[in-house]
Amino acid sequence: MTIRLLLADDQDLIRGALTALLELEEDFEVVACVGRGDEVVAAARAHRPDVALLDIEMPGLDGLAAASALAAQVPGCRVVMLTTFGRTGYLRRAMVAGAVGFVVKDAPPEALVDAIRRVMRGDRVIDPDLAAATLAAGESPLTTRERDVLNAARSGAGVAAIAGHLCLSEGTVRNYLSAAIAKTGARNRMEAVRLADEKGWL
Amino acid sequence: MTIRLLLADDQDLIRGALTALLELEEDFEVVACVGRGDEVVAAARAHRPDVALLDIEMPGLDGLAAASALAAQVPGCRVVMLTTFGRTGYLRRAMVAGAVGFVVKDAPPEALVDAIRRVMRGDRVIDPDLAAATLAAGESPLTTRERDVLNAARSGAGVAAIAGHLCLSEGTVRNYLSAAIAKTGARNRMEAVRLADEKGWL
DNA sequence: GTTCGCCCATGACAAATGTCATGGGCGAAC
DNA sequence: GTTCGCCCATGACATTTGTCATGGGCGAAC
Repeated sequence: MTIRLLLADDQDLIRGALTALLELEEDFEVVACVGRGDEVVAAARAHRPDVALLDIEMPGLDGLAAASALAAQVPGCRVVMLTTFGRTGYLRRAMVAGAVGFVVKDAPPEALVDAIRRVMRGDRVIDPDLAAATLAAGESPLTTRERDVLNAARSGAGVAAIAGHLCLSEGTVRNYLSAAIAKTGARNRMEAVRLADEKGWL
Repeated sequence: MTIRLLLADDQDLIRGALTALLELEEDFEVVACVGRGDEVVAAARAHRPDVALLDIEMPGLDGLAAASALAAQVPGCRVVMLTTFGRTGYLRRAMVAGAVGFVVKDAPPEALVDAIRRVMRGDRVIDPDLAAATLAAGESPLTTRERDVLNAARSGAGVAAIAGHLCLSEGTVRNYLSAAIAKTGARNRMEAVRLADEKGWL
């Protein structure tokens, strides 16, 4: 009984390479390959994979959003997130989105193969180091607006630009930024963006 | 006559997957696989590859520095850079370091295979889009010190911290930052860091 | 129905940041 | 041997940023 796989990653070369790697296994078959998050559901409907391997950073639709859509609309398909760096926030959101596995690209190839077999048996598969780091990082203490403001500040925009973008008063923006700086333990707006990003709070 | 390949990438899974992909070709053989830049030269000496595929972001030693070392110490080995995103500055520095090929991970798998065959024939292989963008971006207008200051500012450090780190006066740091902001066309320190980074000027 | 947290706003203040003018030392190019 | 660009520094200035106190509206929880 072959295991049918769907592969979603924005980098063409990586897609091809992973396909080659996975098809070395006798009982694996890559039945679909997409490069955008918003193509995932359609491909899953068409090819009925047993397991979907989703990268997180993708154009069109976030890999996490794609996971949610998949879990809701194609329930027979198990979702494994396959991402470059283990941001602690990603793992939490992946679990919320309905993923049953989480593999980082740092892991050895056997770990991916093993993870696929394990989720087929109904297990959950999570990198133990990352799980520990996620618990240590805790949930985001930022409110919705604080997150919005930090996100808007990422590009380096000034208070006026952020206020315009979010339709807020400039003073309000400064208040939210101040709160975000305090909560991240940063001493700058810039450091706050960096720290919040590293913890996956954005 | 088989083509002997060396593969250097920090992500274990990607290394394995690329190996699987490349060995689908009858005449390709991956003779060495390393995960750190500072292991490249030793591996090349030991296994005498015809072509080395180097990622740029690697621990231990930069892929570009590894390319320089390789070109100097193992002259029979052609270097192809294989990197995630096409920063314009990377291409220029790769050429200076002695690379003869530059492939982005966005490219389709055939492009990599093709590139390897072409460099074996003595050709140079460069992504045409990236080459155009590199010419458009031009050389870095930043002086050494301006680059230093921008690099120190990346983490979000304040003027005082940067000054301490570089053993400069605070006023001097502000002057360099001001110059860097002007040259990047930014309106912030933060935007200046972002823009300079995107253009590969750091 | 009160309390609490989030939302939004204003005003005032200290500190950091960005700009400009100015000037000296030093090495490379002409 | 002058000129030019980079290096470093200082001081003054306007602007931006970060902090704090204060207050009103609103929904959820108790």
